[in-house]
Amino acid sequence: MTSGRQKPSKDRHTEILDAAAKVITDRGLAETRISDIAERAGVSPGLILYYFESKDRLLSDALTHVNDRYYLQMSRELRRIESAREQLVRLIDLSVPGPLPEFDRLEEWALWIEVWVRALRDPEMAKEREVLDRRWRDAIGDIISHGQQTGEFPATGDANELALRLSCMMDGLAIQVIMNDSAVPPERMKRTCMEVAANEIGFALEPAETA
Amino acid sequence: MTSGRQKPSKDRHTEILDAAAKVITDRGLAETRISDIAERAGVSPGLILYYFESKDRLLSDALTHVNDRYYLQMSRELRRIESAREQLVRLIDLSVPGPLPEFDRLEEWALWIEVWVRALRDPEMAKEREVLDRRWRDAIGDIISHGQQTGEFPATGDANELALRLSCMMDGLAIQVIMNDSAVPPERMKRTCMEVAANEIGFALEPAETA
DNA sequence: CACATGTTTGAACCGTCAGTCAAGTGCGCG
DNA sequence: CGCGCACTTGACTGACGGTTCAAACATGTG
Repeated sequence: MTSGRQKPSKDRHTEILDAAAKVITDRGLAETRISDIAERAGVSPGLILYYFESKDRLLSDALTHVNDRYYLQMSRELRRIESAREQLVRLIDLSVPGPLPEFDRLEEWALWIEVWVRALRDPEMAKEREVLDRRWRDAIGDIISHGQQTGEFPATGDANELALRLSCMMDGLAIQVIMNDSAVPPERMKRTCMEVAANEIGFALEPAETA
Repeated sequence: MTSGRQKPSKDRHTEILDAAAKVITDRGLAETRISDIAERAGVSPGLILYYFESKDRLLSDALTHVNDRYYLQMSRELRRIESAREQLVRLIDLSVPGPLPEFDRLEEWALWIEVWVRALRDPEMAKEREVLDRRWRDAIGDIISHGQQTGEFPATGDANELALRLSCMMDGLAIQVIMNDSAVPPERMKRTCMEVAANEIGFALEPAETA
């Protein structure tokens, strides 16, 4: 039922999802054609519809698939860090779209906007989005409450609420950055994130930086 | 060249823009057809292309047109308020999508997301977006620095930076609200906005409310 | 009343895709 | 060796929708 057959370097299903995500990234969801995806995946157009019941379904799946992957990648990376404060700093770093090539957050954020648009009309996607977003917010919340328990962060304030504030702030800033707003370069997003986090959660920016 | 001819209740050009905005709102940018707009405006499809050189151009114009109008409406409303603190509170109130019928912010925010998607690929739209966003951020900045001068807000912190923080926070929260995220109902957005504003800018939530 | 000018119509045109299908291809198993 | 099955192809089609256009239509002018 699920075993390799011919030359499935990974799995056709996944290959197509990846190809779709790439096409969406550089053509936009609205401009993505089945033939583009086929070309990118190096297969014929017909095959796409052999693996996915419709274009719409494929596109939705592709969007959640990459977001899912990014989350796992990020969370694996964070789990290797001890200090809650360091985790938070790293999370912010990795979330700033742009210069950091380790994780390509630029791509990720652009897709995220496409998710929003689609979720406005597609209930399926709306449900998926809420799950993905909640998971993300919870991850931040966990870091915060962990830091509050170890005493790294002064234990005032609901971790949940603080997580909401931070994640929304990051969403809003990331939008400006990927829009290439001249007033909000990546460095500014990072700085502002750090300062707001410091204000709200209560941690020192750097040893010997409190301004 | 620009005068009324037959029965221009306002102006065909504007009528079509309004019709387009309505259609975009309830069908989504991607699903909007010229014939939809024509139907909504009560004219024939051909006429749409008589007033606008292409569908794409019309859609872009419609998006900026409504955003423009909302800004003017809002800023007129705020100008009638004296206290900077009251201005800020009112601005937050009016920005929360949902229950408030006076300004339909729900529609406004949904269109705003469409602007983002389009701006990712269309340089024209990208430029427009930056202008609109800057104007908005400046409006907030003006309120803040006005409040700092009158002493309503403790005069620490760059008004510009504070405005960025507040506007991004509002963007991020508004997204959650219009997505119908069960964790972020309109009231929560409002509360969180107020608390963050209070923290960052430094004003009392209510006489006798400081928690 | 004619004519010019600026609007408006609705049908025809035409390219573009999503989705279908009948025909291949190659692999494993008997 | 040859059957069968899973996979793959690429041509086809049918619908859809943006754009064009020639013909009406209204309005103001002489």
